[in-house]
Amino acid sequence: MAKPARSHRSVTLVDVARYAGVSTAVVSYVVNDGPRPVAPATADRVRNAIAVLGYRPNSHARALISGKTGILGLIHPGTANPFFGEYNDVLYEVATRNGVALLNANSAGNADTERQLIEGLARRSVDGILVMTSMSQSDIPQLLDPGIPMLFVDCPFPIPGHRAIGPNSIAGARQAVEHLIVEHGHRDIALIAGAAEPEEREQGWQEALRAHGLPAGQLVRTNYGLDGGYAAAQTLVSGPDRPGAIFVASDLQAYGALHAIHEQGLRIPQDIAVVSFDGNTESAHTWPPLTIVRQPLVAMADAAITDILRTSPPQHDLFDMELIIRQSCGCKPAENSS
Amino acid sequence: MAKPARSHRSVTLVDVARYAGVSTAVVSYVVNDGPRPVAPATADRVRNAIAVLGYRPNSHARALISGKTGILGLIHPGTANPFFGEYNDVLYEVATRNGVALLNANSAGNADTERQLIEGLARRSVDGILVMTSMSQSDIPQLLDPGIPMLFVDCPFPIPGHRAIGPNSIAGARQAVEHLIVEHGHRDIALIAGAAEPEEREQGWQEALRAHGLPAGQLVRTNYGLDGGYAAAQTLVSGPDRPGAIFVASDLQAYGALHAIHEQGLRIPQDIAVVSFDGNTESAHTWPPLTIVRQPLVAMADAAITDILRTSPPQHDLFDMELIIRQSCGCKPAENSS
DNA sequence: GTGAAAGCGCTAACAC
DNA sequence: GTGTTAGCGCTTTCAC
Repeated sequence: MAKPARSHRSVTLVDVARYAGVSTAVVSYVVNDGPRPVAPATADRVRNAIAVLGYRPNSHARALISGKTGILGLIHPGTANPFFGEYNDVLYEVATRNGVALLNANSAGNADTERQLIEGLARRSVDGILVMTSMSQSDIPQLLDPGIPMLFVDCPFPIPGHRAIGPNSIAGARQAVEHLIVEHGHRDIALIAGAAEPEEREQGWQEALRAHGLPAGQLVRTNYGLDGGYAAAQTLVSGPDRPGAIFVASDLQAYGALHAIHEQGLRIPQDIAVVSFDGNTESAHTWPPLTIVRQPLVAMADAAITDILRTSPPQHDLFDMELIIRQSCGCKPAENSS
Repeated sequence: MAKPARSHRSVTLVDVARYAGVSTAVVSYVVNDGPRPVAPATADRVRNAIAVLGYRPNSHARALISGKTGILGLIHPGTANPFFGEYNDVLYEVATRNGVALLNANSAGNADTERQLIEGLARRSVDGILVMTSMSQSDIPQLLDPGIPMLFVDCPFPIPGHRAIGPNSIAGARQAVEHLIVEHGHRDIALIAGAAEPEEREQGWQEALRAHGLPAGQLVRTNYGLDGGYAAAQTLVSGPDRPGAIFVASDLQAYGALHAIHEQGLRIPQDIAVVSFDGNTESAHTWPPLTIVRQPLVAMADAAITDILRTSPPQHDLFDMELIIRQSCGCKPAENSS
């Protein structure tokens, strides 16, 4: 009986082979359960040797041969934003189910950083890169090919040469605004929008208003964060003509907006109704609980992982969103839903 | 001029050497800027060859030799929880500054999963593992050594053989509760606690009450999530003797608690004050803004990354928390702070 | 069913 | 200053 591994590090295939009295090939066959058969007795000897020596295959040597890592790079704008935090969890779950791990990178929502991160991940030889992109259309030309599969997640526009997926934001936004119009009779619906250009949520909002013959509503463009929503709502609420309802472009902004509205002593939804976009878990527990249009995270994550692993052809696909009715729109608590 | 790389994949050192008319050693010296000097003219030829061929070093071959990946595994209970989402971002930032990448794994707060994840990460030959542990003391014995450095983050107790760090929760909790007692004169302060045993936040709360000669307060033990806080607050608020203040063991629970309290038509902080523990960014934008004790994320992340990279000796270190006064405790808005 | 040996792409002695 | 070459730990073809 040998001591279980030389202090630390490096029990290799050779060690196991020697200990078990077989060749390295046989050990490999046992470890990988193939590609050639091994006699049961021999296999047992090998397995025993592995256990005794505490052998663990070196994944780099393996990767060097196979050319695959089983690691996907994931670029996101920061998991402090609960939307991306949740998305990250869902992607992790799907990735794990598909046998791959995720190497995280944080672009902080900056397109330049995102570009550098793509380069950096390529240098680490990941099998592919998932990008929750912060680019706008004008950034696309500067994108250089990392030489490995790359797929854009949460992407509102097609990206030439790459697969891209995202929520159908225009339809989702429109659905949200129409709920306010049709079910609650609002006619002056403002929009707190993100800074992105072009903004699909803005377009959906406009479409809904137009389709119902309503005049253009007030629009405040701000950042996608809590503070952005807070400031925007303050402007809207303390302005000359306070809107009867606000459609907010992200949950985070909506949280800020709720804060601002409460602070003014206004009641939600009686004095002002709110509906937002994204659908974090937390949105069910704000006061009042937010009515939202939800992004189909699981379906999108599934598509993202599956498609990047099989290197699907370039194409842009949109996934339908779902209206979740809670109370901030004016509906009754009875209709509660997660 | 050759075509820039054979379609895809595999431009190797050998290709570059051949193209530049030098040996592979020289190419390596140029790429790594050492360890031997290279004549400027030669170096230029090499760099040109690299550019023309679109050569990218294979990180696995490198890792195979050096035995280092530049990748650290990170196990967390899910970034959907904004606290861990924020922590994840901070760790990423510090890791990047130290030249390492982070491979994410989600334990979902389950100690068994956590154990498997440790094994899985070790198999992927990461340089070390950071664990935002969900273990309780009783789980420690079952922990097996992955053979690579492992450091426990957000860990309330020492772990034999490993470095562990965490916030000084007892002192932090005590500070929060004492604020309620000393500044706002509360005498019946309830606790919404997490399910963990032993609970330092609970201990801090008890210590504060005792130190000021107050009777034991009501305690509701629940999960660390939004729904846990929501349900617990409902119990507390609709019970026979409603407490004058509640200390909540996590921000997430606090969000749920605020929801429940508002729903009962109670005013915060007039009817019931709330102070919570963790200190997410979002806590500044709830209604009313939460007074919290904040975990020193940056300092802890710094210690975690630095220590695991230099394989610091086993030891358990606690970091002081900071009381951030906002309005849910009863203080005036003037005192606002992020 | 098992073993010998040729690499995978790279680094770093060691010669010259 | 540059070239040769021996591996890093593993997989797999090809003999036996």
